[in-house]
Amino acid sequence: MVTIGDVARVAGVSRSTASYALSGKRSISPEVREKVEEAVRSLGYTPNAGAKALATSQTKVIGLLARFLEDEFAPAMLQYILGVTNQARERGYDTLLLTDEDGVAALKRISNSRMVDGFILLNVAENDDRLDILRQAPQPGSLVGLPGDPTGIDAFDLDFVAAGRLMVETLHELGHRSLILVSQPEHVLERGGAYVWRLANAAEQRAAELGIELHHHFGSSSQPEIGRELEQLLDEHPSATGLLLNNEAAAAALPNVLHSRGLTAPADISVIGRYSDDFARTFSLPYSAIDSAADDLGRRAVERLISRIDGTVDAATTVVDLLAPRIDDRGSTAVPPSRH
Amino acid sequence: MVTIGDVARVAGVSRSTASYALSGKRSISPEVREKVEEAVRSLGYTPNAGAKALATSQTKVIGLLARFLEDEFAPAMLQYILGVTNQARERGYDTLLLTDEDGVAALKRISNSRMVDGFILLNVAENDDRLDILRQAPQPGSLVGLPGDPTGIDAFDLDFVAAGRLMVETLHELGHRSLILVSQPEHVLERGGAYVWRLANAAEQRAAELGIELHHHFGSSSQPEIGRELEQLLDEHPSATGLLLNNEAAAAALPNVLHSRGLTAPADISVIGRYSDDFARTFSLPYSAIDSAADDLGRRAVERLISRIDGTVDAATTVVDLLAPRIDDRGSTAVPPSRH
DNA sequence: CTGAAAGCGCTTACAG
DNA sequence: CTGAAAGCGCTTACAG
Repeated sequence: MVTIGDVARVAGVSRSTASYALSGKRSISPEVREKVEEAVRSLGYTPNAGAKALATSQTKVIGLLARFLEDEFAPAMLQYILGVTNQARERGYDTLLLTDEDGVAALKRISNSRMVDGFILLNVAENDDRLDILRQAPQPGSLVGLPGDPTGIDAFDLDFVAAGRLMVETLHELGHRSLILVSQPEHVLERGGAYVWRLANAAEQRAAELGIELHHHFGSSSQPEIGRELEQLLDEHPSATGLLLNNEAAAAALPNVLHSRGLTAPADISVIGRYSDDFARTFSLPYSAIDSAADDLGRRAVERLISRIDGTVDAATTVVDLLAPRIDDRGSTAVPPSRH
Repeated sequence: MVTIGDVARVAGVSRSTASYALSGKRSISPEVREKVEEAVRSLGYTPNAGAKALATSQTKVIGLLARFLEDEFAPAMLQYILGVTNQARERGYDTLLLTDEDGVAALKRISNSRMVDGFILLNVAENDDRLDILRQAPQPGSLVGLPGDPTGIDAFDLDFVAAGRLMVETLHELGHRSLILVSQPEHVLERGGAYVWRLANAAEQRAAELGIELHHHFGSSSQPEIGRELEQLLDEHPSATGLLLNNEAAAAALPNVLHSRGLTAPADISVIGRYSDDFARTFSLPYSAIDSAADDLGRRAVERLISRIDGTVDAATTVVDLLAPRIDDRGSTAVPPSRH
């Protein structure tokens, strides 16, 4: 392989000069710089990553800890992953993708071996056992998802409290007085998906403040169960004019359910979902929805992580960045139908 | 950080002895081995990956070159990625995920920097510009997807020729004599998705051999266009009793199309798709389909790659492994309805 | 503005 | 069965 020694020889300088010419860490005469650069081009030189890492203690790699949970809409994860890898690359970092079942072990292993400069944790749970390891690690980390205790670690998530309120307020303002909220299954919550109750609690509280009805239901995450549950909910609450969906499977099932009942949105019922724009496109869902902003969150987490790696950020100050929810209007909300 | 020097000191041996005790590359007295292992445990020692890579020229990392194309069903990619990362991990490798727009540049960069021991290329096109770079690279590679010229590189793919034949034969045997095949858009083909015509050509040829009708159509990859196209195809070919779908969007749109026409599968029309089992589950598609076997293909590619890295395989012999298609029976095929 | 040398943390011939 | 030493390819004080 071609080394910096080869470059130095071809350029007729010492290895240190070649190194400095490339890093720009000390001033180099233009002629020498040109000779070095020419040598690099002609030889096709690229620094050996391992040697560089050993010498600098910087790998220019970030570790991405994904966590694939049953009953979760796996494809959604891809958007987070792409946000992270693309932003990392733009900033000169590559991404080591860790999909180990045992996230704690993976974190320990990679951290100890100094394979990466920092970590991004995806799908962070309310009580995530990876956080303690991360706090001990010599490398910094950024979370995508808000844990119960984010002390000492930067965290990025959608503001699910604001999302719950926004959904209710939007329909209330249009005149709706009875709503149904379909959440993800309770076991998502049990294994740490606190965002589910954050949204639901906020929605219920806001509905109470506004003096309107909100029927909350934990739905299944699979077909055809969720379809049947939706049917049943609509049967049970005939006066409900608005449907809030914090459940991807429910959103995917709804078109058929409405169709079979001869209902259309928003003429007969208003609908607001909470899922990614990408999901909406894939399933061609015609419902207004609060975007998960997966790509954006992944990018923010990386941006902050790199600032921390670079030390361009106060080490003692940690941020919790909750993205304000925004409804992508697809025209599925309107004033409720007048009852005759 | 804790180094092998620390381990050696605590164990009361030399660094080389500590190293050999851990690698097992020469015989070590049981007592010494035990002392070293104890030191490793108490210190929580893990070798520095960069130093190890520098000394051994082995990184224990494989590079995964993903390629995200417009209009392709991105979530499907996740299954390949998971197959690769999981299999790699089982064999002691980590995975560097490369999502660079410019795959050629990424390949050069990573190869030259010696960050990985080998490459997996996903979504390989008929005329993939990454292949020449890979052939020059010092690291071996495995392809997922069959290019026009796989010379010198191991390739893994579903056997799309067999898949096309199988779809036609299956319905022919049930008594169908007029079929519709919906492929992915032509531009998928133009940018190198040769599997589209491989399947279509094989299906057409087999239909001709069997003396039955096959209407071939390149469908859109998005809603609601593909839904309208399906409507039109059914209108144009009222005598068709079988529908073959090599187009994910078409499969996702079909339930609504059939429903709106008052048709059910397989009573009125038989359907066979070609998409991943995961896709079927996500969209709860009730159609029998040839699985993409993404996970399996990813795993095979990794397995072969690692054998090549380890040199446990004849360096001069290259394989093209085409997975035999298999229909996951979801009950959407039957004898054609009798016409009165 | 440039060079010779030490050091990063490993592995592995070489010597005993 | 074990140890002292060289070397992997970089970077970066140190010295001029």
